[in-house]
Amino acid sequence: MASGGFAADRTTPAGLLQTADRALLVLLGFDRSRLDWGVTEVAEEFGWDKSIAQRVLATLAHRGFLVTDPNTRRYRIGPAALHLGRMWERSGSLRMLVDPILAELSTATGDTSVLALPDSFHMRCVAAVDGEAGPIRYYPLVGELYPAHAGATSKAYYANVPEDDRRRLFRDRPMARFTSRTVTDVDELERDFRRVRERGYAFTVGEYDSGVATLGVPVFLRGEPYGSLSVAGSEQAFDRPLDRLPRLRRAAEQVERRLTGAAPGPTHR
Amino acid sequence: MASGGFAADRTTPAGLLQTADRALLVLLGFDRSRLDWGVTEVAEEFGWDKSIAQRVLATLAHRGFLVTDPNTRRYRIGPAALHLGRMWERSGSLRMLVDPILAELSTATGDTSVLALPDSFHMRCVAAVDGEAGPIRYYPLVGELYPAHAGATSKAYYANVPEDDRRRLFRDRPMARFTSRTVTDVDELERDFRRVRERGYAFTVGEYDSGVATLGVPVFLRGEPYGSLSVAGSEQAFDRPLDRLPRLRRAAEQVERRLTGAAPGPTHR
DNA sequence: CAACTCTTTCCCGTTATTCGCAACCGAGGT
DNA sequence: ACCTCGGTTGCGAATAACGGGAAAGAGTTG
Repeated sequence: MASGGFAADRTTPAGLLQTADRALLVLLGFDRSRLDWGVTEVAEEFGWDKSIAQRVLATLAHRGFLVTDPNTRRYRIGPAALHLGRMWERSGSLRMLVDPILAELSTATGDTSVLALPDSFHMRCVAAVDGEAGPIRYYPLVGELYPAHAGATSKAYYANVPEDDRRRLFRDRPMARFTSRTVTDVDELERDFRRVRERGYAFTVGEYDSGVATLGVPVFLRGEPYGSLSVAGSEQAFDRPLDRLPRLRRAAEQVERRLTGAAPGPTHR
Repeated sequence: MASGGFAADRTTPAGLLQTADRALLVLLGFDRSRLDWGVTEVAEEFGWDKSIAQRVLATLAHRGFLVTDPNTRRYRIGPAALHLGRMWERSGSLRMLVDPILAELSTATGDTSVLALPDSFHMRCVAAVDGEAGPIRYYPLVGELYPAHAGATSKAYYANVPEDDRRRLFRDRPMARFTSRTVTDVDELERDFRRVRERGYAFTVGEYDSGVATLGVPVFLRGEPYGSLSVAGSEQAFDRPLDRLPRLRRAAEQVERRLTGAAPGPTHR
């Protein structure tokens, strides 16, 4: 099945440029299930004449968005995609897209909301909204790094990376102890990860900051773990942590939708 | 100055689609120096009518390649760029583009050539060509991880990341000792990095595998460190390591050119 | 609160670009 | 040598894009 994201509707709305739109549609057609395309394949897939497909592909290749293997004459994603990916990271668009979601989550729960992405064996906070209690710290939350082995923010993500990769990552890694509740044993940690993965959420109390409770869920992108969304507050406020889970899940799905362009519709997974 | 990469020539060659090409040109216009654009700015920059710029931007936004802040009405890179970036990583295009360069380097020097990219406090070999001595190992080189603190492959890269980031990365990190020559002291390592950065290359002997000498240079992408290119061989073969430096440098520049689309022209930096 | 400016968006006749058919090519296979 | 399959090229017809201008918002100033 083709990606149901930004490429869901293949018709170009009035007032937009059909030819440009087709090129973008082709670009989005490069998916995990289709890493390379040939001219005829594109023509058939989109119902175009071969000559159209040929010209679209050639144009994309001309600007480096695709590269063509001269032998097989098939097209793959090109280095311009690398540039775009790097630009995305520093564009600040992510915050722009998710800040409203985090804000709604924070006002609804009263907690601090955090969206975090993996970054060299840590989780980096890339967006955050303070809870009603207000910020307790004097540094901005965005940009902060959390260790991979402590706290629900990290656990919600790392629990969902393939076990082999995780084992390799955590092997021979010293686990710093931050509080008395920090888990520093590899095997115990792995058991934690299993549990988190089965349940679909992570809940930790004082593993990184004592007195702070955190509830986290993974954020997936096209089936792959991408980051985690979490809410944190004082230990006392989280006496019934699972009450927050539905809201948190819904917010995570909204984030996923914003990033994949999936049409806002009935919830599914 | 505009990016002199894939967007160097703003005219569309015959046989290609002008409208699609314009959209791609706009996408490439989102640069480190220009994170967001308005309709009028695009029109002026490219010498188009405002209505054209408006339609191009709207089309790009429609497919998620751009997002628009409803308040400022300015456009930024959108989540489709995130998707493209991830696709690039798994497309295998990188190997396709650099393998010929590595092959030429290996036949010229007789060494094993390796292109490596940083990956969670390691360097990951993403492309490699064995030297004339042939492979000594029984596992594929591509995919292998090198620790950040040992060997020229890692040092050539990490020497060029900003000092603050590097210090943060290396702090509280235990340095495994692989051979008697592995540098495990943070301060000594930092001195190494300084020297490597000043000289523009790293040369190590037996820091990771004893008996193996490695010469590495950084690979930059639009002024930022991206990875490293290195040649490795037996310690005896590297009695005059600097003889290889010009070839290695030239190969690194070729890699950079393939990835940025800079026109093959006179060397500059 | 109204007038002004700046920018974006919409509209529509004209024109240049794209379409799509068909022929051509080149590589592999029979 | 022939056939088949996928890719490329040429060209007239049709259509999608262009671009001038008008209208609509948003923000600012008097």
